[in-house]
Amino acid sequence: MKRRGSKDLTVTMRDVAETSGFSPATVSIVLNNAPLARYIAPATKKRIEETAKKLGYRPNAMARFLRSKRSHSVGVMFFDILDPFCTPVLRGIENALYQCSYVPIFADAHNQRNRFERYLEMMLDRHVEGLIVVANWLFVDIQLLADIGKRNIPAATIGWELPGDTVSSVIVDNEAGGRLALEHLYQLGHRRIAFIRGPKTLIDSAPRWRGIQKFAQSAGLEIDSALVAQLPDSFDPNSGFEGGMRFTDELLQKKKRFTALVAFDDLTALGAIRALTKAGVKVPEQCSVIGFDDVPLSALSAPALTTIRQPLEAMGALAVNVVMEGVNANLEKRDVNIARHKTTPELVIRDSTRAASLAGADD
Amino acid sequence: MKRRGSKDLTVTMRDVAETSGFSPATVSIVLNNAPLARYIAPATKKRIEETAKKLGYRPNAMARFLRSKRSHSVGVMFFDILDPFCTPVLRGIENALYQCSYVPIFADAHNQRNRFERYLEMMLDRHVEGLIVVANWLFVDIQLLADIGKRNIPAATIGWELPGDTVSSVIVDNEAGGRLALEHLYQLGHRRIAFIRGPKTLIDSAPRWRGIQKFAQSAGLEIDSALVAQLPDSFDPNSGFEGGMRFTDELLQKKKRFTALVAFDDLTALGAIRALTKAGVKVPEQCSVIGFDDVPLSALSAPALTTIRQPLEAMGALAVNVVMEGVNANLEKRDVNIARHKTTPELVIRDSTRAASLAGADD
DNA sequence: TACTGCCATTGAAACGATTCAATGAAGCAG
DNA sequence: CTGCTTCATTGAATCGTTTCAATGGCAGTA
Repeated sequence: MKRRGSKDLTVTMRDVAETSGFSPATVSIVLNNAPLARYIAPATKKRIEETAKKLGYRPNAMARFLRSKRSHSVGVMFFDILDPFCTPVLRGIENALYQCSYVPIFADAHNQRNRFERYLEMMLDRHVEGLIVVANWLFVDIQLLADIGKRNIPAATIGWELPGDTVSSVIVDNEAGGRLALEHLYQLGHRRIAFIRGPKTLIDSAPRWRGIQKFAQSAGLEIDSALVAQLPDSFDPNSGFEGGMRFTDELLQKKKRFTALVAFDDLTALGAIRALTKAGVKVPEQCSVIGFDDVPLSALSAPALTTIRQPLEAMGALAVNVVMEGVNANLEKRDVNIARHKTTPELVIRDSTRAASLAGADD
Repeated sequence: MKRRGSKDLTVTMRDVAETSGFSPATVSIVLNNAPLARYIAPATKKRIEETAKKLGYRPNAMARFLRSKRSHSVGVMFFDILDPFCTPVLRGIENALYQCSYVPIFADAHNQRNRFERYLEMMLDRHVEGLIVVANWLFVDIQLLADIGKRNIPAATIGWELPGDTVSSVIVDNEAGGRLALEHLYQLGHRRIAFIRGPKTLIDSAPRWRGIQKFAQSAGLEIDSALVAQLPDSFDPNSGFEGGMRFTDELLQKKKRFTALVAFDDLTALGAIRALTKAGVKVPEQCSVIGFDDVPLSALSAPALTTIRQPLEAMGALAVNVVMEGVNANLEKRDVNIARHKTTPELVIRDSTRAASLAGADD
């Protein structure tokens, strides 16, 4: 009364069961290689597998998910896909998930709280097994995530740390990075150095600055506060470009002298370079500029940007590992332990920095 | 024997039914505002809705999908997320899908055939209701998509057209774009113009070149074949940068004279600019360069790139509309009609082009 | 022979919704 | 009072799996 409904092309497990002569239970056990499969006769296995292949059977994911309560998907939330920081991270995430045959559900919160919440709900509704949040340029409150962690959904943030012990995190060692940046310029002989700090609300800003300060102190370098600016808070991750340009302009107009500039991130650095170039200051001949992040376009800019690299792709992959570890943990009813990874930044020397010219190097 | 199992925090529809005093059927009808809801007494509706809210009921997406055979998700396939072309398109797609409360399932094929196929399978298994393929920098055979279309899953490609009538497409009018590019340089007074054509296998290459040729012909401009190069096929969408750099180098080394250059895309243009700058040729003072696409980084490069813009975000949104139209169509058992959209490119003038200097303008 | 344990397989109950035919009540015409 | 609509609600089947307790056969042991 139901079978063979003309051209209903979906092959169900029952079809496989019937044509192979076994019961759906057996078919399920064989095809999933479930624990009970130990007992199944090899001949049976073979027959079932063959008919499954012959009929072109593909399990219905939804039925499977419903029953097994596993969706084989992981939510991936970010706050602006146009942020060049995001793409390599996403690449890393995607790639790692692909290895585990998990599907990512991407959600771009546009740095809007309601969007963030709505997407969060959607993911919960879909029973994502884990959640990864790329939270680099973040101006919304993501405390909500703590609840997620409590709900026993393993979660990891990239570029942000949440207080509490429910959410793992992967961040770069910003302090070391800041230190590295300044150290590089210092070793090139620069002494009068300008700084553009990150927006106050960004979590990265403080530690990077701390690293800078610590190095300055240890090297006996004095930071001239007249050469220090701070980007304003802004939802737009590319706003650093404008900011970098503006502050550099101001410095130049105030006739401040400096032979090098440390920018909060690559976009800020590019903005600074644009301003310098426009004002006739050659980079790197007359002024060195160093960025932070090593977003892909840094290699393409003119001049190619010297910068502090975050291992973005690796960080994405790492977050996936952390989350998958969590997934497996509470699958096996083990305790999930929260991880806090801090990756090591790396100096990438390109064409925007150069030894301080004799002319420029006063002090 | 089952209810109230200590702290099983998931509220099911049955819970709502029981505490509100109605049957699951009624609850379902009310909460979904199904056709039958016309008959339900307002008081009942109210009571059900209230208890649902009070209990914090959230429908289990998987159960719903299983029964209704609608997954409320759309597959989004692309071939390299690191391609700057992709991100604005993805933004457009994401945004449009969000409006419809559909969830995107992102898949990055890395320009690999097996990955493409595997992801395709995953999406089919998950019963995506539609499929969008961002196929700009494409070196794999995607004929498989035709099958998808036949399976009654509405699909749309962006930046590529498939023969046959099963898959919709959204592409820019490349010919008009090519024409626009050359026209701009011509109007600026350039006559000796170099060209870097796109890789032979890319679908965009030919029409852009055709547009260029047609304009040249109509304007009586002669294209010097010694000034024309063609990028090699390459899986890397950023390879245009290298290519642009190399070909420009060669031209310079051969002492070819030209006052302007039309690049296949923005990355190629940036590569060309890099080579020119390195050789001491100032852009735009001594040589104008124009790109194609207007990827985000074009505005940030130094000098900011004049280019032919594709309305990338809008194209993404358009593809979503096309697909959703298809989804609705075969939901209402209407016929799905395939759409072929061609969007209009637009000249964006920035700082990399300038009127031909008297010195440079010979001919 | 009866008991035990192991093997190979299966019946049937979930999972949590949707959907449609069926039911009962009420209102109204004849 | 019967018959016919319309209204309001529901029972029960169904979607396609997974899973677990149960079954029956067979071999080995006491």
